[in-house]
Amino acid sequence: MPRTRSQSRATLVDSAMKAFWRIGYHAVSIGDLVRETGVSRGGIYSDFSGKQELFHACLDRYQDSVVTPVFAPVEADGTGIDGIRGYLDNLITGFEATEGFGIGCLVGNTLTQIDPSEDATRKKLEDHCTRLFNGFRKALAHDNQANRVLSDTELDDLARFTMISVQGLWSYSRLTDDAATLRRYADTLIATLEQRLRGLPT
Amino acid sequence: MPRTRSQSRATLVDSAMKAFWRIGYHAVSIGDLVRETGVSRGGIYSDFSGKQELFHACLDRYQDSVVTPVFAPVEADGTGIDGIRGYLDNLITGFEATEGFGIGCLVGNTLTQIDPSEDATRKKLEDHCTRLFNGFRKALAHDNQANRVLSDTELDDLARFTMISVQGLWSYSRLTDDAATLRRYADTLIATLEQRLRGLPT
DNA sequence: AAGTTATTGGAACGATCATTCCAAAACAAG
DNA sequence: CTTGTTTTGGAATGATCGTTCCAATAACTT
Repeated sequence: MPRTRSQSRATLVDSAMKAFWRIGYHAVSIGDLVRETGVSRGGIYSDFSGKQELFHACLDRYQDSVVTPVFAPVEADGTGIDGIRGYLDNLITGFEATEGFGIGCLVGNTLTQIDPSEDATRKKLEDHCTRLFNGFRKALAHDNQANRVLSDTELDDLARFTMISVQGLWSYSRLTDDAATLRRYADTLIATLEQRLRGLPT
Repeated sequence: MPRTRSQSRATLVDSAMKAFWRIGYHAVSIGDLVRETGVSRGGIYSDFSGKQELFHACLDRYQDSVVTPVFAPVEADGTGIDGIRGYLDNLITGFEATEGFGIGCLVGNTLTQIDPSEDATRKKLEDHCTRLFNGFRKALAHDNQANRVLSDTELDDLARFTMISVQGLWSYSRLTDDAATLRRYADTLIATLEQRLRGLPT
């Protein structure tokens, strides 16, 4: 089914992003992208110099159209652990809406697929992780403000812990179709953060 | 440089495993494997029906030659959180010995690269996760025996939390060359487990 | 409507993929 | 050494890869 040009072009990166996300950078072919985006080879190569540049555009779009809508509440001023809880809840609710296994996180998936010497790609992944770290850091710092239980260094550690743990959650979501398992993981993580903000018993 | 037959065959799966591990299932070619294993195409296809069967053999070998040596202490009788701490410490020490970025965990990497409908492959990944879960579960239960702070369900949750968090750690190790960051993550995880076993303040 | 420009779909290309095949080399048995 | 069996290295194969190219078509201008 042919589409109009504006339709095709507007959804090119979106559809390509989903294909890269689900299938993986190396496993997805230009033929797959032509089929799934509805844009011809000529169209793709007139907008992007090649597969890698299109993929980079997809990584950027992933930030805007996937990460930001669900993570912005965590980054907002005045948000604490409740924001993190809501973030995880939203993600798992989204997982429940899909049939079967999850597709994880595009960034986390890409991490294990690219050669780390590809600096441009790796930088985009690092930026994503830094973004998550900063968001979590800010939210944790908000709830730490009252009692000052944690030092700055401890806040750093806990924020990085949260960021990396969430990556593990999305990795694992590709292996299970059971949302309850993911939810228990999220609950455990949130309980852990709350406990740390209350202070370690001596 | 030619090798004797027995040498080649003994190291075929080992070398192939490392190539799959570092480069990824789809990105590694038979030509790569020929070069890195020192076994010719004929040799590879006389022992294995194809790339996938060789890969499955690599996943099995990964369990025996990589996971078991470092994880058996966690699975041993009489081991508690100390075993988990030693396990993480060994892994990070190994990471420090390598130059530059890590290569993560073969299972975790594969998770994001295969189509979940490939049942045979997915089952091997599930088995790995179950193994880690059971090992962590047993170690946590050991330390829970004294005060019975956690219920069976809570032990399940904490063991799964540990398993998934460790997957996140290995995912992230592909993005950093700084062992200290990984070590802080491990310390935070261990502190979390110890705190949970001490009980949540009410 | 006619002429000009922009975009399309898909054929074509060289490279590389996983896999097959086989003559030559290495080995074992007498 | 001779014969028979295994194993080897790499050429050959068909499929598919990312990329290029262009005649045909759509869109825009006047």
